[in-house]
Amino acid sequence: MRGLGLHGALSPEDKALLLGLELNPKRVSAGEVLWQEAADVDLFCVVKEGWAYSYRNLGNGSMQILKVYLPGDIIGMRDFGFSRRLAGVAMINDGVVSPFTYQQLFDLFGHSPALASCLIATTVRQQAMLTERLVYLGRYAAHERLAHFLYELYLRLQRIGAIEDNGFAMPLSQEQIGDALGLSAVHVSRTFSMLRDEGLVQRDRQHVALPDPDALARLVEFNDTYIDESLPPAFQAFQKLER
Amino acid sequence: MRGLGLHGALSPEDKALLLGLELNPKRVSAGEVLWQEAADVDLFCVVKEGWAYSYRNLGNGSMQILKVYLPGDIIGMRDFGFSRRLAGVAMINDGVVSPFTYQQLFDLFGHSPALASCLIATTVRQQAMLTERLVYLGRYAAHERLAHFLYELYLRLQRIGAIEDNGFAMPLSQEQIGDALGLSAVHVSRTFSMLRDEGLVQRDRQHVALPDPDALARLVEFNDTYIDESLPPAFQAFQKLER
DNA sequence: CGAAATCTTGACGGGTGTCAACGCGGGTGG
DNA sequence: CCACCCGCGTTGACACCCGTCAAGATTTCG
Repeated sequence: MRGLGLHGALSPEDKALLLGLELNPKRVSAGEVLWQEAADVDLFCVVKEGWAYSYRNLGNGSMQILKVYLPGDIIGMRDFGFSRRLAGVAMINDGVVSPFTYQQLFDLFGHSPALASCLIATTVRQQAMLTERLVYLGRYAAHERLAHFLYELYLRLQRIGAIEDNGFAMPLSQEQIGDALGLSAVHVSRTFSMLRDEGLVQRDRQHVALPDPDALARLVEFNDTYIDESLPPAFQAFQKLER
Repeated sequence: MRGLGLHGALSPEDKALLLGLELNPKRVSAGEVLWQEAADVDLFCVVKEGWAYSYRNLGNGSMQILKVYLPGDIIGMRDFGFSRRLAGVAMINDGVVSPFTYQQLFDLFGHSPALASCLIATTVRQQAMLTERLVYLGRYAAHERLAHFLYELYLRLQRIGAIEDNGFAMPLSQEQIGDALGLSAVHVSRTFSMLRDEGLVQRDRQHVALPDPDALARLVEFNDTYIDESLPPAFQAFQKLER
């Protein structure tokens, strides 16, 4: 709701439709699988508390984590328009999710083109994060991948108010971080040590701090276009028109 | 039009809206840049002839190609909802594209929720291809990346009738293939030789043939869920309802 | 026909994976 | 409360895939 709501002032009916997506909160525990690869696509989810990740189990025995979901993110749009799930989704820690159905999405499209275009914009933004990851997997070394990953988490967490003293809780294991970055767990450990020695990252068990976020941003040449929340003028004009 | 049209029978008005996107065909030549990174987002395009690719130029001097577009694909949805382009797009060979505007998309959303959801489905499908690439960049070796890349092209070209005798024209240079797969041009050459020696891929200048596509599919454990075109039952029900 | 781009092949080095051993902390059961 | 175990992180040794550089062959294009 926050992510979409910021994308422009919404009409009361639109707000009601959005809130309808969050009516059925459900407790989920760490490690719980929300759905597996190739399962039928029935539900989507809003994450209300906790972290989740989508993943693929590969034929060579390894895993690739596709995306980490934080509170406020929508899970499952990856499978919109498919009959089978393209990826599994599991909780990283305990949390709360609100499932909603295909039907609710269709209702929303039917009643509010403005919301539909916002939802596309949100989906495209998730794709942009995926693209950024792809770039780093293709063309950057381990320390840049990790630095970028941590800095992106930092920005996303900052937006939802989960940063304190430049630090945040990090429930991911180093093996999971490796699965997200295309690295082995061993090398993630080595890379953390390297970043620590350079004074860029402090880590104590499930806590990470970035003493100098700006230095980190410079190291990875962070391009924040893709994480920007504002919509272009054409969008706002369209939404006004709709109302 | 074909990609979307197959996603369910459309009403005449919907067809007219879609055709409206292809009214202004424009010749473009090999190497021509349709737009650069960070340019204003004004237009989207349908590719009618030729191949294109989206790319990012990186601070370390290298390039990452994000996606190769074939005739029938929509270019630019990556930037929908952004003010600035996240990636540049250039033509690989001579071709024809049909640009259309934000306004045309909004009109389409306003008039046809069914089309809007189909367009989301198409966007999600592009994301699925990107995801597949991400998986291969993260967790597979050079020969598997190249084999997967070629086999995916093979399937996409087959759909638009561009395969003859298991072979197709390949306008991409090995350097460009490397930029797509996160490899150096030199290693792409070595990897082609390896696949040729194993009898999986034949290549002669700008022509590639896959003597045994099924063997290639097995090698890369090709999962064709993500490239499947059919929409789930819930979708079709929605579209009937709309009409 | 000449020049630039592209492809091929070899030599070499470095980044990263794998294997292994070890330490640490937290949870579990006695 | 303690012993035990197991998951997780750390560190070292070693191998190998792939990047880089370089030279030459081939093709494409002006």
